Amino acid sequence: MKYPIPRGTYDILPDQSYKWQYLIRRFQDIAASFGYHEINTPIFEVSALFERSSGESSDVVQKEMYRFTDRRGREFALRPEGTAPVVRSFVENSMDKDGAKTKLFYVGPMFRYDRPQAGRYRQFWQYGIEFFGAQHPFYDAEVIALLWQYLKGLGLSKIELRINSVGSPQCWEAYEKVLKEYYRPHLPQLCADCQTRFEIKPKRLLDCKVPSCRTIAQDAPSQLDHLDEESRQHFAEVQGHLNAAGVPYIIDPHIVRGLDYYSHTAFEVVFDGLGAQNTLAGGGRYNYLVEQIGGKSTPAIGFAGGFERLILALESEGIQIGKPLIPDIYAIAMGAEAQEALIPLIYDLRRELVSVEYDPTKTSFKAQMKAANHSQARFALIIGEDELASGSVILKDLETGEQVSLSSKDIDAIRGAVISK
RNA sequence: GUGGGUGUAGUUCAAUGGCAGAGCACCGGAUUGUGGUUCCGGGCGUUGUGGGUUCGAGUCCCAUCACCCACCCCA
Repeated sequence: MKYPIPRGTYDILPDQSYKWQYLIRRFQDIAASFGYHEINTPIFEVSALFERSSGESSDVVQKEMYRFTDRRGREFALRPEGTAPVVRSFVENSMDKDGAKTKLFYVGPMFRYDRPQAGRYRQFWQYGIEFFGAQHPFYDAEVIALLWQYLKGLGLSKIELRINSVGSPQCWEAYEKVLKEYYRPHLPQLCADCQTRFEIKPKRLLDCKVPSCRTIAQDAPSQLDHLDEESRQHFAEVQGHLNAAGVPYIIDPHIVRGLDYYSHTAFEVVFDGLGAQNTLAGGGRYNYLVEQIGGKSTPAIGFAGGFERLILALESEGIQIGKPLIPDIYAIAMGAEAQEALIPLIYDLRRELVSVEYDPTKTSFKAQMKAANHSQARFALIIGEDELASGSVILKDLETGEQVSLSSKDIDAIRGAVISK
C-alpha cells in the first residue's frame, strides 16, 4: 500500500458505520432527556490550553499530544480530551454567569500519541457531558446517572460503577503528607515510576499496577479517611442522590483520575471482559478549572466515554448495535421499455422516503431476483411486458413469496404495503 | 517509549529451501417471467516493504512498516 492509513487510526466502513450512528443517536437522545445541549468545538486548540488544564506533568501533555505549529509559528495541538475545549468555549462565550446552569454534551474524535492496543487508538471517539454552575451533589449524581442509563439502556450488564472522592484542595496537602509518611519507608521497594511519583504526584502511587507496589498500596492511608468536613458531606450526599436515582455503585478509594483538574467526586465505569483497557468511561468534578482557564469561578462536573471500547463491550456481550441499512424494495425491470417505466417510479417512492435499490446493469430476470434476494429487501417491485401493458406493477413479498398486482401510479398503495411490514 | 507475537487472493488459511494453492465470499451462467438449494465457469497475487544468503527464498538472516497482545497511560 502506497499511502497507508496512519498508525492507530481506522476507517469506519459501512459494515460498522450504522453501529456508530446508532450509538451516537442513543447518546443524543438520552442527553436530551436530561436537558443537555450539544456543543461542537474545533478538533485543535492552542497547546497551552491543554498544558494548563490537564497539568504540565500529566502523561497526556508530556508525551501524548499531537502538536503542530502553523505558518505564523503559533503552537496548536489536536485535542487529547474534550473537557478543556468545552471549558474554553464556555468562558469565551460568556456562559460563566452567576447562578447560571449550563448543560452541554459532545461527541467527536480525540487524539493521543499512544501505542495502539486493544481498545486504544490514536484517533478515538468520545462522548461526554459537562455540567456547569452548581456544586450541589444532585448534579454529581445526575451526571453519573446519565452515563449509567446510557450504558444500561444499550443492554450492557457486565458493567460496574466505581466512585470515589478525591477531596478538595483544602485537604490535599494534609493527605499528601500522610501518604508520603506511609510510603517513605517503602521507597526502596517501589518501581522506578513510583519513585518519581513519590516526588511529583504522590496520589498516583495508589493506582500503580506493578504487583509489588500494589501490595504496598493496599494498606496506604485512603483519601476518604482524610477528607475535610465539606468534602465528606458532599460525598455522602452524592451517594444519597445516586440511591435516589437508582444507580448502583461501589466505593473504590483507588480511583485517581489522570488529569489534574479533578476534585471531590471521581468515578469510572469499568467493563468486565475487555482486555487491559477496561475503562468504558470516567469523569469527575472540577470546581477550579473554569477559573484556572480565565473564567469566573464556576463549579462543574462531567465525564467522557470511548466509543471504541463501548462497541467492544457490546459485542462481547453479543448485543445487537443498531440495524444495518436494508432497502425496503428491490426494483426489477424486464426489458428496456419496462425500465423506462420503472425508473420514475423509483424516484417517486424515494420521495416518500421508501428506500429502493435498482441495478440497471443486471438485465436477466434471474440475476435481478438473485440481487433482490441478496439485498435482503423485503419486497421486489417487478415490471415486465404484461405489467407495462396493464399499467400495473407486481409487489412481491420475498419472505412469504406472496405477490400482489398494484397500479403503477398508486405510490401510496405501494408505500402502504411496504411500511405495513 | 519498552517487551512478546503475527504479516501469502476480498477473507480464513495451506504450500520438507524447488512450478504459489484451497474453503468461504464475490461475479457470470444453466433457452431475460420468479430468489434462497444445486451444478458449471471466473484467480498471475509486488507472499507487507527493502536489502542479504543461496543455483534457487513465501520458507533462512538483517532492517523497516503495519497489525495483535501486554507494560505504561487512559477513553
